[in-house]
Amino acid sequence: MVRRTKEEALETRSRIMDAAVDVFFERGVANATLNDIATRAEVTRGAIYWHFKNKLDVFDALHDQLQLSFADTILGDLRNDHPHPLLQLERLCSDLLIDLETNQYKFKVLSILFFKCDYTGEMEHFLNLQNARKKKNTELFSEYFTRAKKHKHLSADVDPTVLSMALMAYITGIVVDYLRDANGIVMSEHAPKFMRFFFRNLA
Amino acid sequence: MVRRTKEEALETRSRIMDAAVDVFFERGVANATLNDIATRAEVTRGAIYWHFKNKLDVFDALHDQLQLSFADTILGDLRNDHPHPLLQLERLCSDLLIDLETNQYKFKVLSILFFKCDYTGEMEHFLNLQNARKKKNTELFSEYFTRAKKHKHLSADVDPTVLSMALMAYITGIVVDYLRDANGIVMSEHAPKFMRFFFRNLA
DNA sequence: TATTATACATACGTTCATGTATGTATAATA
DNA sequence: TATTATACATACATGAACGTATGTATAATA
Repeated sequence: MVRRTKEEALETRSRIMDAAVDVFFERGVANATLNDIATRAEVTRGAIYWHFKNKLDVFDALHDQLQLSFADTILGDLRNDHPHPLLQLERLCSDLLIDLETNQYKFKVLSILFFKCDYTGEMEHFLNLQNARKKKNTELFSEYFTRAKKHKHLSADVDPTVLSMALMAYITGIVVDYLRDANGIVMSEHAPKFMRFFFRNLA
Repeated sequence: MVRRTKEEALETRSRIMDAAVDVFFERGVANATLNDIATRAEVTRGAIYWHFKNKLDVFDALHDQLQLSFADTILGDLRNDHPHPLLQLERLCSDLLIDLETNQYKFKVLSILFFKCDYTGEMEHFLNLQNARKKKNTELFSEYFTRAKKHKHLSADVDPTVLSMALMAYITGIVVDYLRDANGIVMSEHAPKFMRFFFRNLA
């Protein structure tokens, strides 16, 4: 029994979170035991209860992390004032999808969110968070279309809001279908096709 | 303690399944207790263990029921040899989406499948079933596009398979987004718009 | 350097759902 | 009509996960 330094404690915390991703992915959030996570992280349950209130608190930390990362990507992209916003958005969406193929971490966390947890009881709260994020991200999408209108790349009678909602749903569906059967398609091949198909006739 | 007739037994069975839908929806599949379901169905756990092997077996029954209902709707629609297959498919998809607004049962069961259960362990099996169904349904969609090509309503260079996958993803996304926040949109208004948007430029 | 708070590990009691075993009244069947 | 299988209800035992309480060695701090 050694007392750790603050640095070591932070490392322990992130080891627990990493372990949680693996355990949640394999056993599901509801079925995952704190002992499972502790074992995987090579600590005891005591360590988890020190860093987190309970299992939900661990999940909350993971949830936060991912949600922020997504919005940041879009915001970062928006700062780039591209001459052709539609192509820019098409590229962004395509890249986001393809990222799932290489980024094993995002793949796992998104799999957890969509297929490895049930949003009931105290978990229901996270659906609200996801909805709020979705609304914000949809508004960010909308910005691309508004810019496109200024460039006369998009006819004026198109409602950017509805269009953004449609695009968001489209991406959600592609992600869900991909997560459910990752061997079904090769994302790096299909994502550009899917996106091309959506943006083709917006001009 | 009375012995029931065969009819009464079947009614008990379906009462258990109906109760399971409510309990799964409220508590989640993993968290739902057989006692919860029994209480809701006004029987004891004994009754459930008589009709089903365990909780998974109850879920399996619900899963089957929904999956079949979906494919049947499409197959039934395909039997109608519509002169304009694209419009026919557009209408079908729109109707399927709008149905979620009125059909409380489908809404609940789909909510369970997407947001109230985790597909790990023995539940993972159901993802394979869903994938298989999705493939079949995608092939059915493909049939509409093939017919459209014969009618010269669809340019020959479009790949019906990829197009079907895109449509399937689109619908999946719309459903998921709707289930997550049913108050976010009015499906009877938005579904036709979403679908119009997809089919607009296929001609 | 003495003290205190930290970063865990260990131990304990409680709850709770599960599966099974058993009981039982009565449809069904012959 | 006697028998048997059915359609459950009831009772029991087991185990597992949780939260908490407590122990403890050592960074951190003054």
